[in-house]
Amino acid sequence: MLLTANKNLNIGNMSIENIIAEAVSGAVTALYGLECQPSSVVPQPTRKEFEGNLTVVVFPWVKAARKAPEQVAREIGDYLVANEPAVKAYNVVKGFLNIVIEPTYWNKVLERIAGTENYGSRTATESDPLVMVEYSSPNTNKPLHLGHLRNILLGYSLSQILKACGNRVVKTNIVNDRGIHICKSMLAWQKWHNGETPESTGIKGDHLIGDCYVDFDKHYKAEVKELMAKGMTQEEAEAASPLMLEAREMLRRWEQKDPEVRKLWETMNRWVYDGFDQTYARMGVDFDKIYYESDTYLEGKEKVLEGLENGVLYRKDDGSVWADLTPDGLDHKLLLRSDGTSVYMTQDIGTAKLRFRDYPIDKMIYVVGNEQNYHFQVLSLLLDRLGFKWGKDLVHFSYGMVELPEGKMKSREGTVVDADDLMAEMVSGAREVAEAAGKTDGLDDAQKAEIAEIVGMGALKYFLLKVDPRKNMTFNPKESIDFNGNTGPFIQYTYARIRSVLRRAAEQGLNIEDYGDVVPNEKEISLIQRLASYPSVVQEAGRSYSPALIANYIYDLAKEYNQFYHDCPLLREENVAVRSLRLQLSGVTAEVIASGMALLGIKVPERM
RNA sequence: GCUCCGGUAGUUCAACGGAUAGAAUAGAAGUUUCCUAAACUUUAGAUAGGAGUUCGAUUCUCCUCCGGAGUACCA
Repeated sequence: MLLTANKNLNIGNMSIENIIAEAVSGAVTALYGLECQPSSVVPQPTRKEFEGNLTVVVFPWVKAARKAPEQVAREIGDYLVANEPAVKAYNVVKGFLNIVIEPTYWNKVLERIAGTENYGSRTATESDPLVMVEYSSPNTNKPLHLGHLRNILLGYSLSQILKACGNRVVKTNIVNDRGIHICKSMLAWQKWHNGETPESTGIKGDHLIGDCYVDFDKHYKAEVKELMAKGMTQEEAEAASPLMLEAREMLRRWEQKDPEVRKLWETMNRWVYDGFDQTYARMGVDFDKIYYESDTYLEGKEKVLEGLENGVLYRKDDGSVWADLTPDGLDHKLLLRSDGTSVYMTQDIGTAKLRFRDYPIDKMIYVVGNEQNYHFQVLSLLLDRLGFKWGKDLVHFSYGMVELPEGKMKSREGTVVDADDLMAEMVSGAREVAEAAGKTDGLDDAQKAEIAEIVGMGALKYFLLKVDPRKNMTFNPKESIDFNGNTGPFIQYTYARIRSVLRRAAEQGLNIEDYGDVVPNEKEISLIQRLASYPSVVQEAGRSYSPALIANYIYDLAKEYNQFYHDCPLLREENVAVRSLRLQLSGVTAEVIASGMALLGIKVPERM
């Protein structure tokens, strides 16, 4: 089974939630003779405006008990106080039973968390599922943009989360390195950029190729316009454009493995990959295995022909090969053109074949935009028919588009937000803010640069990951991404501040002594309670494929800690036990922040 | 046309069917002889519209309206 749960933090063998769930279920059975599974009782954190730590909704039992909700709640509350040592008191508001946990219980919870290595995650063993996550999937004719950033960050973060949930994860990338688009760039390079290299121009390789592509489009458009002025329709003009004909010819030569074309292709692709590698490195992401469509597109054809022999697919009179998906409520789908060449779908089948050959995949996750929902619905059915055991339940991690205030980004209108530019802006912005606030005084240039890099990239990543991945989101290039409020830097700052206090505590020789008998205050309890829920948040994020859950959780944690920090002295606290509790609480909070941020692929600075 | 996704404060985002719908930002007003003010506190402001299921609906069902995407022998 994928994503086995390792539930909340245990006390003895049980989390406080489970203790309460067991006790409530026992109460319901004892009081009303009802069968009640502990798993059906889900205590939730009590809302701030009420007294208590955990709340149980009693409405489900009201009918069978034949009593008013308030009375049912009181009866269960009395039972808990009498029979469950962890329960100190309770209060009832309508059908809500608010339970107060014995305060010193929380100290044990904190101790347990502090003593848990890699708190919140589980290391995979050989018997755990092998999950392959595909993300990034760039074309080689243009540099990465904001949409890719969301894709890449989601894919990387998802991989981290799945690992933390105890899966073996293989991160993969499929590079679309062949086809007419790359020929266009190659042609434009020959015509208008001949001799230029990333070294000679100082332009990053992927950007240089992108410039070529833009030039092709510019000249091509001009040609079409000219031909239309001579009386052709747009369609005719597009077909007759000498540039387009040349590009098609180049593609033919590429497919025939013409040495000259292949050499140029390899050279230019190398430039692009060097450029992409720089971008990936700055983002802090990586891949375990990269596939290239130039290697996989022929494999797909073979697999399709195999399907034809098995009678899973059919051939039309003109020679084209199709799948009849009408039994599944979809349409007919083309898999090989009448000239025998592959389409997009065929390439994905070929890639799947190679991957399956390379790895014993239990689950395949494709991180691809929601505009391709239909494609993946079809792919799943086809892979299943063609005999891939994981085809039926492949996961299309379908994320929403990043839009500008005016709508979609359009390369033709030059509104595409370039990934490298944006990262550079974020980092320099972070540096300006730090210098303006006098935060960088006394640091050398390398330190300043390192902190700016961590903070600027943190702001960008958090901005893109805090939103529910399924939803479209808006990015306004005119307003730079914030460093205040619900942001990455806010969380990073909280971490840096804790680390700073802990450094001072160490300097002053303040150690953590026994704090078992301290009665924690409200803020401390609520922080411990939140820390205790971290593992279940990680599990839920893995189950529902949502880095946003982690982001929201860490934000709430940081906010809660900042309130605590504001109200409760640490170093100045005279009572050794109380101070120890607070130092421990701070240390654990810092660890959980760092751990959660790592799941998002975000670094945390020791000072900022 | 058909299919899918979305519509929550001015704006950007939250809310396993649970309490008085939370944050942030922008606005107004405060906190620094004190462990980092990228912080903290106070304040004002929203579920597109209509039916239904339910003790209880932003959440589930149906209808209407408004956005977005897909429906290629493009990728």
